[in-house]
Amino acid sequence: MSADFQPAFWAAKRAVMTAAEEAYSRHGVRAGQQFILHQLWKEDGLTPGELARRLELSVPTVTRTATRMENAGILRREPHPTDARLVRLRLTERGWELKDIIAKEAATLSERALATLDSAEREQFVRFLHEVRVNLSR
Amino acid sequence: MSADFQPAFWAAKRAVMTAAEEAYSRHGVRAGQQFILHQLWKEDGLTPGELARRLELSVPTVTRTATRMENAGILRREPHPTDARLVRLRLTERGWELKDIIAKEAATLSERALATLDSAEREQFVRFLHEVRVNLSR
DNA sequence: GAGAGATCGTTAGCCGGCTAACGTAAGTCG
DNA sequence: CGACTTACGTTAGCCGGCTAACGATCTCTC
Repeated sequence: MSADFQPAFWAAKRAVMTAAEEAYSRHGVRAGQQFILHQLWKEDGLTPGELARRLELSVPTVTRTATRMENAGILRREPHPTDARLVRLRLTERGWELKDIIAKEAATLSERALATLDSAEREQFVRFLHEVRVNLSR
Repeated sequence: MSADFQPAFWAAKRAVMTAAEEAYSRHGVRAGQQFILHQLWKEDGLTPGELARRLELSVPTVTRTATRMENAGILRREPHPTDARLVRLRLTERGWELKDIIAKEAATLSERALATLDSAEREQFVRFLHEVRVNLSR
């Protein structure tokens, strides 16, 4: 029944959020910071605006999260060599150290969340999530 | 692939949240208030603690949301007749008026989110969401 | 070259989730 | 009866999402 969709979704949302927070915060990384980290591990020195585009987040969300990560010693802000409007976010050594640690936590978390789903169901679930996002963005 | 699970989930989360906010806020109801409303429509006069238990939310989340709903004229606080520790949250006339309106918005929103899923897929999707919640709470 | 417009990042402030700490009221037990 | 414990709701403060408004810088056009 689609009447159950919203309660089920919100309950799952809170559960995933809480579990992610618990898994990552042990290492000084908060739940919302993992996606920024993933992008910077792939390409260090991205700007807040570019990160916001890639992650489909608002720019203020990225800048404030970046400030917290800066305070936590995970990254630092550097001026752009040619364009003074831009800010480059560059990982510190600590930021790079976290790569394997967070990847492992993420894998564990996903495995725990999807423990009762077989391979085909997991693929289908991810597809459903993607379709919901696409459906709502139109 | 379960590696895609977390990004897909978070993206869907933001999409649902944004769409819900857009749908409900037109009527002066914010996204997080709908579940409290549903409970009060079923049983008016519940306490914050009882609502928190039924919705699996923390008590402070409920009390603060209730304060906002009180300020918006949706409900009011009343003292409990026999236990002075308790607070009864009772819907105002406006709170009751919203019942049909919000129900319709919720149905429209769910239909839009799940538009590309057939009946069996929707059922499966809700089941997956429920399993994720259960898996993570253990 | 100078001014208008576009782009970028930050700040302020809202909502929704949480934990910790607090005060008050009820219940329990000596 | 009095003290301790328990239960309840609120407040304060954190994180993560958002929009609106701002200042600074670049770009484009005249």
